[in-house]
Amino acid sequence: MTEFRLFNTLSRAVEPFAPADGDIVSIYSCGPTVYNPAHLGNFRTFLFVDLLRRTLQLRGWRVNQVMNLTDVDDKIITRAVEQGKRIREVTEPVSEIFFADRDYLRIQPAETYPKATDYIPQMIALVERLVASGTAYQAEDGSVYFAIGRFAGYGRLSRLDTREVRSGARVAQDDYTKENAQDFALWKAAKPEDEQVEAAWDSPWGRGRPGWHLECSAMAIDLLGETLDIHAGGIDLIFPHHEDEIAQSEAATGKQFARCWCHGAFLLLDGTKMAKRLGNVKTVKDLREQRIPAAAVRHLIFSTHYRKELNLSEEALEGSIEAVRRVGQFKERLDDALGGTAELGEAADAAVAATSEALFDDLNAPEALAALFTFVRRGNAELDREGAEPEALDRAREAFARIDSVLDLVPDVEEEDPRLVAWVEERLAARRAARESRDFAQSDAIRDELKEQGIILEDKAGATQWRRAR
RNA sequence: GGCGCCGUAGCCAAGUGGUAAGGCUCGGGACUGCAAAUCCCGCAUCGUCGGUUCGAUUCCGACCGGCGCCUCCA
Repeated sequence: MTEFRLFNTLSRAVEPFAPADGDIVSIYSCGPTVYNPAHLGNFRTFLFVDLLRRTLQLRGWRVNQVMNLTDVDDKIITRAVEQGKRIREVTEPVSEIFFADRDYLRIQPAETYPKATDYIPQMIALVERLVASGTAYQAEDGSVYFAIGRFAGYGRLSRLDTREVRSGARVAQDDYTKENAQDFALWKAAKPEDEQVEAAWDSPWGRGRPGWHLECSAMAIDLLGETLDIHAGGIDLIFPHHEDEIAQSEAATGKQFARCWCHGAFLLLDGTKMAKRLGNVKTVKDLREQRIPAAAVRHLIFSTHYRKELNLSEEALEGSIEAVRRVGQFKERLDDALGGTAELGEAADAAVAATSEALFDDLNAPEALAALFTFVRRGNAELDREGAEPEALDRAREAFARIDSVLDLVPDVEEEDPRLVAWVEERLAARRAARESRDFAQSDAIRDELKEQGIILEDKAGATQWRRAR
């Protein structure tokens, strides 16, 4: 079996990876803050984690993945105050959209989606451990902070020990109660608006709410144990989020928090980071309105290595739509074929070997795609020869299924308006009649008529198939 | 200011110290009544300038260009 290798942000190197217990890989991946529907930048990261978990499964391991839903934070509270709602009334509908978008993109569900607000007791317990060990303190403002100066390893993940804080007024004015400007809040003292939107809980330090970093540590430890195999997220989370998670978790448990840290690069739109505050976001809803197949989105995301920035462009997306159309057609031909050739079997074996090797080498999906398309081209050529070996055909079908179990690139058949279908069928019947009487002028006129309505015909051996042009 | 990433054909994008995978587009051909689909053929010397080397796109340095983190952030 090929060695499985992953880039570990801790070492900044590609390293051999295997789960600690030998069978199940525990993964914690940072999920969405549910105040607004996630955009494609967020989903690039979620698709990267999807690629990771599917590849781990291809390798033969089982996966136990936890993805949190952050359902209490500043932005949610602000939104709730604006709309005169309780935070639940903001977060629940947005969570539903998240799950629907996830399903549309065929992202395999994680095993657990804990909500931060369901883990308040675990978070309080974690803070108590930190206060008891002397790494956390309650400040004058009532909030509890983590003292980074009392945790030796602080900065290891982000290499913060080698950086310095930019000169100038970066430190907020209200930070005067902290020991160190970079100490981060574990537990935030409640403000009146927090109470108003039901975002405050009782604690040993008074009414308050959890800090953002705290929720991930508490839920990860509760659901997956004190040491995770993999902790994944977007590259922007390295600092401070993941750095702080490491600090509070390891200060509390005395154990390594995550064995491997994996971070995905950004999705750019028009050359700049896609971000809500910049206004240059695209959402899954936008894609669906443009009739972009989910498979094409997957293809586009996987066509760039996960650690490299990806610039979303209309042209690239069109290319992916076409690429994925070919994949779907190849799958169809495999399904319909009656036999194969020896060379088809060979192409299938080569494809499985090449895609596995690529994926097991730090999730090199672009290279896996190259191998897939080599299989598609060679496979189509062999299918053109109409071989009669059922065993070779079976091998090809299995190979395709195995590769596609990770990439999942076969586009869905679109549902069409029944009225359109009826009209097309009527025109096709007329065209068939014309062709049977060898009236090709009439036949071509009908085809042009259909083409004007965006319908493309393919005369196959048995019947004429049609599809929508883009 | 500190830390870091990227720059490969019209577009997207792998990769290697020994003369560049794959996809889209484009051109030519086969197949087809004609198309479509499919297949075949063709299409780059790897940002610039130096250096190391028998040999660099791949290593080192400088420069130019683009981007990110350092503050909420996938």
